[in-house]
Amino acid sequence: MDLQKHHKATFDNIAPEKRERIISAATAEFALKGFENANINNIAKKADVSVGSLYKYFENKQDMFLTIIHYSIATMEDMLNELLESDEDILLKVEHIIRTIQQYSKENVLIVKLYNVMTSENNPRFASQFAFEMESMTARIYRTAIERGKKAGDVREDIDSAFAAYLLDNIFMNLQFSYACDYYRERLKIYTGNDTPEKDDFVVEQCLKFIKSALKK
Amino acid sequence: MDLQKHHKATFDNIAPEKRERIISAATAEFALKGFENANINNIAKKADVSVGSLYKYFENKQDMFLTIIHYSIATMEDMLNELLESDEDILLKVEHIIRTIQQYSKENVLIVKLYNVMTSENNPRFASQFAFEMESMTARIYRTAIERGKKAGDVREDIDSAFAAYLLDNIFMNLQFSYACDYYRERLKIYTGNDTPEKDDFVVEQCLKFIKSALKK
Amino acid sequence: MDLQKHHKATFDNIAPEKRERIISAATAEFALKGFENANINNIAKKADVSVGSLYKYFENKQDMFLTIIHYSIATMEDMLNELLESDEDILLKVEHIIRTIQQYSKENVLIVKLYNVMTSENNPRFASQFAFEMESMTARIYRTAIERGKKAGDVREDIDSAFAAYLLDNIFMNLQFSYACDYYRERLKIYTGNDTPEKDDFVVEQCLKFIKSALKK
Amino acid sequence: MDLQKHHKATFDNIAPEKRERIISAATAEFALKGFENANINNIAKKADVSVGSLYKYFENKQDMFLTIIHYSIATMEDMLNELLESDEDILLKVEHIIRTIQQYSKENVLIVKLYNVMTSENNPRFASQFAFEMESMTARIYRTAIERGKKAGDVREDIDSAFAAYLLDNIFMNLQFSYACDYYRERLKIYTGNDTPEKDDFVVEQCLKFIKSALKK
DNA sequence: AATGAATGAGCATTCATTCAT
DNA sequence: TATGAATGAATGCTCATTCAT
Repeated sequence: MDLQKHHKATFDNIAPEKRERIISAATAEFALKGFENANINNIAKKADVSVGSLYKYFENKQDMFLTIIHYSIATMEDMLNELLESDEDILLKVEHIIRTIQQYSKENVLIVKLYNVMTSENNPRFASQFAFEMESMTARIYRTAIERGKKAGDVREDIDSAFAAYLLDNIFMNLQFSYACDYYRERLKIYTGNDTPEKDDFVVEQCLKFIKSALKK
Repeated sequence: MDLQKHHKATFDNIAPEKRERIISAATAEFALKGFENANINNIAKKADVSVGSLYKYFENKQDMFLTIIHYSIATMEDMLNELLESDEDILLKVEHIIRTIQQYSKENVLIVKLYNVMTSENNPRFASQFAFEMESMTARIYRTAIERGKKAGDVREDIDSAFAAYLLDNIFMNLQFSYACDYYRERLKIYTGNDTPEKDDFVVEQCLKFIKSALKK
Repeated sequence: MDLQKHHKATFDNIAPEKRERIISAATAEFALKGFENANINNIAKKADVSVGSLYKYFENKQDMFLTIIHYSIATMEDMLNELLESDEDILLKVEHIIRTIQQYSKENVLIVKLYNVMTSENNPRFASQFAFEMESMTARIYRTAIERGKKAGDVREDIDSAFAAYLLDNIFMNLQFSYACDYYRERLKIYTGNDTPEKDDFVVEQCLKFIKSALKK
Repeated sequence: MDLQKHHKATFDNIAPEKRERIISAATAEFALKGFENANINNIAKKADVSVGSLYKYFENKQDMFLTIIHYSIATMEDMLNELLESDEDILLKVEHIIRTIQQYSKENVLIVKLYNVMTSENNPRFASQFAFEMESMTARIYRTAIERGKKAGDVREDIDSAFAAYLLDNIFMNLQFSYACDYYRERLKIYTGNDTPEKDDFVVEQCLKFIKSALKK
């Protein structure tokens, strides 16, 4: 699980506050404009750092992007870690997950947008690395929870745990995008009405009914 | 449901074979590089048409993109129309949908990629238009099927039809991307193993189990 | 005084009404945008003629421009012919000229603008031809009038008739531009106040005082 | 009289020698080809500067043009300043002006051409700004001189000072163009003979006779 | 003779990356 | 280590001109 760094050693040595400024400026730029359209000079300006410095920290634009993605994934992992550790029953855990997604997506719009941008980068290299960094954790969380549910007798045994985890994540991932990304938000509204993004409890309730029934014995 | 054209009248008048060449070259370019990075001169070259001609057919790059999206959506709608009309039982319909997605995604990789690219365009205007063109049809198909299922007594009545349709589409949409887009394919493999993309029947079976159970009385 | 044609014979053979449409559309385009920025396809559209036809009538853009200039000069000559023939005393003639300029410039803004555009074309070939077509007539009119004035004892003899004619035309030419061209109009206002372009009698009176005194014995 | 800058601060900070190269290359390009037809890449090449740099100094082509005009006007103002300050009698001043025009026009052909180009830009915005920058100074100089002449008893009082200044400038402006611009030079020759542009003293003498008589009591 | 679709060279502008200070 | 001016290849779009019908 040791992932390679995409930045030069220098980036680790600068003042944390400066590093933070760079990460934050770059996250915004990449999230709002996508990889190709992001502008390095712009990032430098927003972060109040010289372009020259950025190129001291990162080999090139791509490495900068990778680094930023990496940081984003790390913050999402922080969010997930708590879920991982909690010892709840599967259905409680699902509710917990959905509510966490709702809160996190609203508070970290840029990071979710960035994640969304990343999912449509057309680059097999990027893709497998991103996917690995991003999904292996959630895959493990969901599968573990399902397997525990099976042992506890809460989840049917005739379903493939890994595949069920995948299906759950399909739902969760789109839900997350529905709170932070233009297209997905519109889509949610088209399906279920303009006010749905604000009706958190309704969303939780409906998801729970669906998933509970899908998994239960 | 009559959607505005984004191309000039001239584009309707050229030889169908030429139109096809342009659509195909542009679809590939936009699907593989995204809107910003797509290169008009490249498209012209690939389509064996002059740039000047392209600008006789389309006001500008954006209109070209919109037209291409429009065509993509139209072919997806053709695929969906048959599903719409079939009078199957909801569960048969779900199987039908999944198998159609599998086949279509493999045969029309570029169109699915383009759809994926479109979902992460960070442009509220585009977003709502795309979403409307793309999703209103599937939303209707799924909701209608669910409502019929309720009447037929096959589907539980305690679930919101529109929201259930949304959840189904979350699953289907990601499934579709999993067959055509780098990130999503990697993700499927991480969740369920490297050979899953080839195991069509397994995918159908697992999805069916999950969804059937989620919806049934 | 026989000036070469700049158009093909075909242009002489088309319906006069069509020819008129072309001249009028091209005059507007060249006058408003200058030679380089004028758009042939635009002219064709405005004149309701095909581009192909235009190229049947004119070898190229430059010849079209020359033809249009030629027509403009011809209409200005019509205006001047009457002045030429009148047998007035020099000072009456000057007043006559100024009033004619005022009226003509307001009624034929585009032609005057075109004349102005022409005077700053940086092309020695054009220049000498234009200048010859345009100025030889006025030069003759003014010089003749001055010489007659000398004979009649109204005009001092210690001044070079040709040079005096040139100085008069400096005044008249700028006056003409002041009624039709942006820069010159602003300039007139800066010198003499914002309402001067509307005070025709004032302009006539002041010009007359100046010129009368400049020429008189 | 403080006029806004049209360039970025960076342009003020570069080496004067480099700035000079850019101004000179751009002046030539705009003077010889007009605004629309001037080529930025060409200017960069001639000035031995990268295009990128030019765009660091100027927002866009138009601002570059405005800056160049501004510089041109500034050099013309330098020429005029000396006239402004001299305390000569009006008729001496007129001679002084004409001789200055003759010398300046021959030494600064490009700047005069540029001024000429500027006078036929068909853009009301440009026009009023240019006119203001360019003419308000000469207007003041001429009018002041005329008014002083009136007080000194050298100039008739029955003529409007501002309008007389305008008429003088009509003569001077065309005279200036006659030394530097194709059309105007041809015109001068047509009126007064091919050798006139070289006969400086003759021109001075004739202008003086005309103007002196026009203004005198 | 008339049409107007097609051509493709040409130009304004952007931006990742370098390097002298 | 940090800076930010400089670079120049790359790209969207225009338009004079041609030519098949």
